[in-house]
Amino acid sequence: MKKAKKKLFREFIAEKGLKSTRQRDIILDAFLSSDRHLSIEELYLKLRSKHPSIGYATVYRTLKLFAESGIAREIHFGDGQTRYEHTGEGEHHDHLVCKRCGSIIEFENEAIEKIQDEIASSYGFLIQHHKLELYGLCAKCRA
Amino acid sequence: MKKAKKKLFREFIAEKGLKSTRQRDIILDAFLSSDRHLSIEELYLKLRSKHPSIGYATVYRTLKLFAESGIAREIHFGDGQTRYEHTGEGEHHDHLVCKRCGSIIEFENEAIEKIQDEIASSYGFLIQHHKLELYGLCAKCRA
DNA sequence: TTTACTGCAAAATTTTTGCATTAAC
DNA sequence: GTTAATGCAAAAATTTTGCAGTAAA
Repeated sequence: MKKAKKKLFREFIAEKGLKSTRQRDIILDAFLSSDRHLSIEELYLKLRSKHPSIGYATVYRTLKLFAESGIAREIHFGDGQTRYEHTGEGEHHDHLVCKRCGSIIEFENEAIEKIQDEIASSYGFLIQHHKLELYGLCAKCRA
Repeated sequence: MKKAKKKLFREFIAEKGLKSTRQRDIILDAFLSSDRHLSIEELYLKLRSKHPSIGYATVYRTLKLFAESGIAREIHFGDGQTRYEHTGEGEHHDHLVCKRCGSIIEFENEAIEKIQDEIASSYGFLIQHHKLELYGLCAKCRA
């Protein structure tokens, strides 16, 4: 899992003629061993204790690179922070976002994906990716 | 349609003990007679020619108020700008967003909404609203 | 009159960039 | 040696707030 991602990223780097650096390795490790849906700042803070010399800009640029390489994906939950999540291997998942406690539940549903494809083709639209988020209250917060 | 929204907003204002002002009327008119999916800045610029004295902060605060009142909804397409769209009367619509030309197609699909409800209830989750966006290339841009 | 609203400018956030230095190839 | 990456600090871009003056109730 992690290895596959690392390999993908290494290939991406090589293909683009970019360089493999200590920082990128560290950031990738931290990213892969994190919760999903990390904001740049969260990742930066997480790193800072062990690697105080890594700058915010490097984290920022590296996450962009992860997204370009396909091992991460930008998400926006509307709280004014860009987050990055791990991409699954091909599959896509969607989110239930609790407006009270902020917890995030992931789910996948083939039926929805299928309907999406139908909708898109009825408009002649080619889907590259999608985003489905359900906002409300989680079971705990309803109590 | 527009009248209904205006009425709703007037009621909201009254109920909350807020005040009805010239600026709010102007901004509401401009908002209602605009394309959907307007960013704060776009609305501000649109207003500026006719009403140069209206400040950005007023537009900003008024749009927040529209969202609170239920006649508008915040949306984030991930381009770093908060946008506001008209809320339909009860119904919700989703978006096809073209990554090349930026055009936005709206659609509604009951089947998807139904599945969403099923998913939510399987997690004990209470949906307040949702967001579904399909990103890719529109028919024109595929050519 | 009292209370909320406006407009301005300033502050806070978040994202992005320039550039000299450092490290990878 | 070249070229790209880093880290810093500064710039942009957006969102948010404080406050004195203004307007609605």
